[in-house]
Amino acid sequence: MQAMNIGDAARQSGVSAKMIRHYEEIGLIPRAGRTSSGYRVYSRTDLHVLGFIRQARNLGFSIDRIRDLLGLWRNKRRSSKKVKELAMNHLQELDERILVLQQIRQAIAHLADHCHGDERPDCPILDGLAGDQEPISRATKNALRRRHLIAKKPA
Amino acid sequence: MQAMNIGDAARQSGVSAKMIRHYEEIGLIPRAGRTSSGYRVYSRTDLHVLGFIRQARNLGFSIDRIRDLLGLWRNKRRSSKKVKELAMNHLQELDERILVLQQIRQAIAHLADHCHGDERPDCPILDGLAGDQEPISRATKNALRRRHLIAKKPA
DNA sequence: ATAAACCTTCCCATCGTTGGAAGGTCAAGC
DNA sequence: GCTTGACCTTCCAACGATGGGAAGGTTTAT
Repeated sequence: MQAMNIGDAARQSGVSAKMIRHYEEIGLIPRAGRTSSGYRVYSRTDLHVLGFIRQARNLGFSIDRIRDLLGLWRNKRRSSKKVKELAMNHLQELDERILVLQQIRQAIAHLADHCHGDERPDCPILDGLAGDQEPISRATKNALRRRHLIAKKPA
Repeated sequence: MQAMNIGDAARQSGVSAKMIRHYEEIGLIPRAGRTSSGYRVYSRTDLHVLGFIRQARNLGFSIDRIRDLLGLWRNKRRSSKKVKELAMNHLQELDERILVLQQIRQAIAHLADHCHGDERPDCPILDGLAGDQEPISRATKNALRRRHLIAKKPA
């Protein structure tokens, strides 16, 4: 069971064979070993990486971010300080995501429990779910910019 | 401040003007009102919807799922039973996402705290993060299928 | 040897998203 | 009035991620 073809790797990791080849091509995963006839060969370890990629993609992480996260593991043997620093950045973003997800969960639970049809004319749960965008409102900035009081944000 | 152009709506919601038009075109949001000269007009309420869409997209929800979620709010006045049923389905998926996200968070925190370089030859945190795929292993099924003992899964 | 189920590479289609062109509108300053 | 700059419109092209399918080679069981 240690060595398997791309099809088995796909089935066990939940990543399609197409995408495994694609990830190899764009360098997200290293080039797989090959049999004498050119078949790609995968190990149990590869499955973990692929499974991680699948879950991260499902959660909406970009390929680049996943590349970065995988790098944290690969580079763990050198420059532990930098790894820790990078990991901390990611932690912050992860916490934010979890928070938003919990807010949405909360809103939907509330919807299911307390807004059962035909009751109120309106039940504005979306309020507070839009996620504020700016510390200093963009609307304000824009109004100022329109009056030529501040410069346009550089590209 | 109640009525604004697409640019202001974009800045305040965090959704690009391009995408707002696109979402309108595919029917994710209703056709916006227009000024006499054809400019789209948005209200404060529209911002909430757009902000929700942005956050959901960031979290990796598909357009169709978002369409469904938005529908929960829009249809709240009729068929409260069905709304509740749908909401429950979504709740389950949300909980799953939160769980996975927390696992990843945990793994990265562990990496930052306990795997500081040059220590062990290996620190396989990816284990357990790959997310098991099947109640009855696909590998098993596949092996059986290869021996013609069970049929291929129908499309 | 044949068949079924693999695998390979290559090209094309889809979807979500962004960029840019060509042109109309609005608001400020002359 | 007219000009200018920042806005808006529609349309078309492109991108990255993903999947479908063709054309052909390999492996395995019978």
